[in-house]
Amino acid sequence: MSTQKKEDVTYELIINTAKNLFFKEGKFNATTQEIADAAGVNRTLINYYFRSRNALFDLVFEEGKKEDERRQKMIVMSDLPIREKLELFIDYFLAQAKTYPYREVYMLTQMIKDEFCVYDKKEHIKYMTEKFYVELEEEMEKGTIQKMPPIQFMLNFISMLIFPVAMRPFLQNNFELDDVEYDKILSERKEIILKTIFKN
Amino acid sequence: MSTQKKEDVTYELIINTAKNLFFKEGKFNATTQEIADAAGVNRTLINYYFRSRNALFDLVFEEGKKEDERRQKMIVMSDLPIREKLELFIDYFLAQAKTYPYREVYMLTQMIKDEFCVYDKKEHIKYMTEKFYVELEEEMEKGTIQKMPPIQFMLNFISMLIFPVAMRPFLQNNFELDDVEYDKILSERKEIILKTIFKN
DNA sequence: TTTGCACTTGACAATTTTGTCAAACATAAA
DNA sequence: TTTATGTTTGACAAAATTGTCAAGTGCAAA
Repeated sequence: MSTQKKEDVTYELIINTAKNLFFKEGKFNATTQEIADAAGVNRTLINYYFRSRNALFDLVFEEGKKEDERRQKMIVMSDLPIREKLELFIDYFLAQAKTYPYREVYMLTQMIKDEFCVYDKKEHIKYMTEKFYVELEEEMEKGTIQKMPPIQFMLNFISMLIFPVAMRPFLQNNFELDDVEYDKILSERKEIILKTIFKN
Repeated sequence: MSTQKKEDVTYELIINTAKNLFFKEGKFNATTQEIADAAGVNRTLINYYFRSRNALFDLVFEEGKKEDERRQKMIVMSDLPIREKLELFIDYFLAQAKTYPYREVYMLTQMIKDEFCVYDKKEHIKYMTEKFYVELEEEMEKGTIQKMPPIQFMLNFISMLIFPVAMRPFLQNNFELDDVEYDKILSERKEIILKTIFKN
């Protein structure tokens, strides 16, 4: 529809290239030169569009935060039963992890670097999360999942899902697994997680 | 006993300072100057003792690998029953995490940076791991833990234990928890993990 | 006390990286 | 065609970072 201005195209190109470098290849400390080269543009453009290297990094980080929120929304909004919500979330995450395996670690290292950063979530999300926790507790009452504080349940779930993806190089080394073996293992994670979390 | 040479003292001082910077404070990209300042020595000493910045980084990484092996040994060696082995491991890890919360993430980012690195484990550890997996399968047969490939069980266990510690800033933000709340949650992890992993 | 040796330092040089700026370029409107 | 606006470039300057080196220091053995 709207004719993309050349500006927008280059702007997007740079930011996407940075994202790929960070999330896909794990080059968390790429220099402006490296980013420019990867994008096939002049290095100066990074300063032109983003003011400074740091500003670009922050922008990518902000996009990451938005994606985190989107994901969170997905699990607390929607009227599906708990199990289906979780399944949907797993599928979504694993698909995304195929494209951006280092996304979570990048977000983490940025947070560590910046000493801190507060998300300050929207009120309605907080509300929905509360509601979701209540649903969880109902499920625990029914006996389909172990009784425990909802936050602990969420930690279990998130950990079992993200850790094997985010820490892949670490784990692959520790357990001495080759790429093929590890891919196979990951493909089985969904079933394993569900089996571990739901009582039957 | 043996009178520490001044050399050894300084050498250790530098390497420990680096370790603290990396593992404790998460300064994964500390410059030689920062390390020297933190150690209260002249920057040149880093080149004197370690040849180059990179060599120092590698050395810290190697120590990390050794610690990983030590930990792994702990869980596969020893004649305790499975549950006690795992409990021991949890205690050990959580204690260590108090001092070095960013250890795992540092190891990971180094692995990502260096593109790759193979552990090549000792034969006897491989053997013991096999034995441990058999023990696990026996336990599954008995019905105390869910039936699944042993490696998946280990992934579940390791994930639920390490992820909440290693990704703390990430999770604390996502779930909007303050330090006190999060500490409390971590203190309950051991029981939660055991409850999740063992059928009763 | 003097000599030798290991340890430590400040100063320098080379390199890398970032940010700025003026000029060149393209393109659409007047 | 000219003008105006926004985009891109190469060259330069400043800062940060690493590595080297020659000289200085302290201490133990001769």
